[in-house]
Amino acid sequence: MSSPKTYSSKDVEQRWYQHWLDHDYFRSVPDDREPYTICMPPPNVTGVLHMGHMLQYTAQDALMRKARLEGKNACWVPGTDHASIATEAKVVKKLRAKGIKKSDLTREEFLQEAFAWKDEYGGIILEQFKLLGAGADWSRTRFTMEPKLSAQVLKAFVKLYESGQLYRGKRMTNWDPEAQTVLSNEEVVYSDENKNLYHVRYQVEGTGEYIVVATSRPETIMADTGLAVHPDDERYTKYHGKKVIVPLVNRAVPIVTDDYVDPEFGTGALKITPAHDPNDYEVGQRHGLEVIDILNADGSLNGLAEFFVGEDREDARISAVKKLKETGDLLETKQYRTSVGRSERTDSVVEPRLTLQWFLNMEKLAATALAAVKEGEIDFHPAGMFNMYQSWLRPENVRDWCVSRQLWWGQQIPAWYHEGETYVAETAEEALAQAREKTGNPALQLSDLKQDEDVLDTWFSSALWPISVFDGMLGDTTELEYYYPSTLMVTGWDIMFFWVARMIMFGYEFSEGELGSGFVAKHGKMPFKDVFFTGMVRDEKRRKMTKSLGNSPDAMVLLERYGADGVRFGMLSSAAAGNDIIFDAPIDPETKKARNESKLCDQGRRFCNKLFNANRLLQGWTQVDRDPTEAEQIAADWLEARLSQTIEQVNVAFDDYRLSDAVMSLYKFIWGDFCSLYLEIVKPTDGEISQATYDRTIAAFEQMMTLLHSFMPFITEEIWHQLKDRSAGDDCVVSSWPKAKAYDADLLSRFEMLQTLVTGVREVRKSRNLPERDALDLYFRRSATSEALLSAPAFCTIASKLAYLNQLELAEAQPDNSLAFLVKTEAAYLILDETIDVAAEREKMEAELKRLKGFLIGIEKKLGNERFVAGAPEEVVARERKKQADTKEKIGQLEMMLG
RNA sequence: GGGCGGUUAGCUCAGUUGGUUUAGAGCAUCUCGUUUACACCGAGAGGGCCGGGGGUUCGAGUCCCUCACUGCCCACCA
Repeated sequence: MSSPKTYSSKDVEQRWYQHWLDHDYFRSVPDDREPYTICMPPPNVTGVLHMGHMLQYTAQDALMRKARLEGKNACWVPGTDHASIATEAKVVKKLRAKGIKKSDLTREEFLQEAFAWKDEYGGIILEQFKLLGAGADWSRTRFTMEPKLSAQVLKAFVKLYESGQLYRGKRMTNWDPEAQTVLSNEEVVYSDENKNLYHVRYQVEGTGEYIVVATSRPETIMADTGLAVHPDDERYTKYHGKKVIVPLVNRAVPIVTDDYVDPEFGTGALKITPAHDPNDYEVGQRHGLEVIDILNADGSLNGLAEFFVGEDREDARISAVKKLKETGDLLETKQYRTSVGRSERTDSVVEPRLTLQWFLNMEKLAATALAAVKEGEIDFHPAGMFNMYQSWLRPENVRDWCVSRQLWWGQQIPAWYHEGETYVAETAEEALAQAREKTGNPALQLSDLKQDEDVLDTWFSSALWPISVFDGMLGDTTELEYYYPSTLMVTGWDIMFFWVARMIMFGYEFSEGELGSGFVAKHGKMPFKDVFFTGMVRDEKRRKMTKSLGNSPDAMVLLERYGADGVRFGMLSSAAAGNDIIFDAPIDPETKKARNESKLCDQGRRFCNKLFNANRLLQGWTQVDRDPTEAEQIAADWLEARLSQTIEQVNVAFDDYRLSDAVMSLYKFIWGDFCSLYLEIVKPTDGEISQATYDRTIAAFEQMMTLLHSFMPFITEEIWHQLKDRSAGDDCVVSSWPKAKAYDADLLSRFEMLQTLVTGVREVRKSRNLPERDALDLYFRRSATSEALLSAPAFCTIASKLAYLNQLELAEAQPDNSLAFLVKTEAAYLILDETIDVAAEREKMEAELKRLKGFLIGIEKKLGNERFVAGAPEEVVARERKKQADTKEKIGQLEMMLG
């Protein structure tokens, strides 16, 4: 055989991927077949392939490929997300490197730069998905900010406004001073950090007494407009109604009493800074306190602060501490641990800030979305994820969604302002028309209106994705009627609230039709029927793999090293639905970075090699025109039975999204049963095999390729074509998912007996250091079972071949010079030349006998119990009876052996 | 503070309405093997009072209570 002994994935992968593209196999157009649709979670245009992607997109690809093999119209819609903050930050950084500030550019100029950036880098990740084998319909590739999608986003905005669910208001919001935009609550990540707690004294006006306040933010003292104590706190009762003098600024502010104050914390006295703390804002509102905002958008102090003007809040804190020390007002500094909110994108400490924003009322949307899953219109996998979903969406927890962002990269909010009036419309012209009508002034011009400067939160457009990728809001709903609702959404549970919940909200909201221009959902209003939550990919220390930790291996290097099939196997073999996967790339103790290695992926690569060599073996055989032997026939019968059994297991696993179970069933069947057992049985010594057996082998192997194709598309396609000459279009990717046939369970159990026998003989050889290939004689004690077993000559042939036996016969009693052992319930005797340590053998058998007797007592106790026999299901009782009989049989055999 | 999970072999995990030969897999470990598909392989072995305690039941890894440890979500944190 001249072909190489090892499989090389490189050219194979490239070649077949191109072949699939050339034949448009991933293309989907509506027809009369059942659709199987997944809207690909659009990766950020700033994204590069990481482990999380590999898990999620491999899972999707496996499901898509299976659906295609099952004859469904498989449609996987790809695309990218404009990722407003992330992308804008990248572009700003790039400009800065060129010495350009964002503020130097007009909005149009900036967007031009941003689109240029997107055109250059935005497609990289989709190309990487192709290397992974992802079979999406690339002709459908969409981008959340392309004109048609933006148009739909604006339409959605207008509809939500018209239905009264969108409103604009001044609220305490989360401000990212680095990106200089507001964030939604979900975009703020809290973690515990060490901070200082400063005790600062405030003089009670007109007295020499002081009230000491505990604060972590001394730099906001200049914005203090009150001091609060608990109404029942007797320490402070005498000060009720008085005022204190704020240090540094020497402003007199009222002492107020409020239940919010916890007398136990700090000194029990709280300085109130309504502009810079959400709770203080509430307290301030309740007591009519002034709001003094001393911060600029970038987090530096403004003129209202009087002190430290122009300093960043962090620097100002240091300055304030220094100054307060000088004045003697800082009494104490304590360390404590508290949670600090940071921007998910920029990691900058979030500043509470009173700003004017657009909010989406969640009341109705959340209730609908909650009911959809609760009532089973949408199924979560794993089902337990519903708990998390519910806790977020229940009315007492859900809060209105701030949808405006102070950015340029995104859909500009379609609201125009004129003389205190707001006009929301899809286009400026419509807004103008509204304004003319409202004001009764037909001379009003576009230039008289001012459009809102802000853009929409990225997730607002993402929420529309399952509808907008089919242009569902644009009038022609042909595609939508066919593909909507999509079959499945596959994504990580970490964006359940960001995205999944909101897609569900929008899905129901815009398919209701009651607003006039919503589309009519033919097959259900939900955006998808199932959600398959994948877990997080974590490192060996269970930390989430992140760029900053450097604990993630390089996905591209893994693909290079193990091949896409190997990596896919590695990702999926540990991916039960919803469970986090612990990826086994070792962390280098020196560098603390992940090595680009993985035993799981290597297992996948070795599996490829096994398949490659199994195929090589088959290719080396010469087919001859002779009748198959009985042994070949029985082996092939068994193989086909095991194949059917495996198909059943794989189908069940797929239905439950237990992809790891599916892939492992195939792995064990192909490696353990097909390669290690079946091929060894039928493998000819002279290289010649009967045509019939060959055909059956190839047919079975071919089905294995189809089954495995969803997980390992490249090597299976390669082998598919090596198995036989194929006409054009006869490709594994579009073959038929095999059907399980009824199989003979008895045959399977006879083979189990065979395997036990073979293993038993090998074990005897091992334990006595006998060469594996010296032929031995084996006898079975005559019994009904053993007689039946040996009556099939093929059985003897196979057993002899695998265990290297001279002969396999029945015996009435233990022959001389033989070693006795049990094969399931049967006594077997192996003739050995050497002398046998009778005492040691007896000891072993007696131990086993004792174990079996104990076991039997348990069974008989159960069977002797009337309540068991009466109460347990019939089959359970029958099983116990069989167990009893088998155990008795074994005990009988052992006792006979022991004499 | 409110809620949800987890705890099964050295590691990562299965164990589906309680009953499938007194617990399974993959990996790792140990022993042996230069067998012409594959040493990226083959053969064999060892390894678990199913976190502790209590209860329900004829029967519990599986249900209930309790304790311990652990992970996560939400809220709050002067």
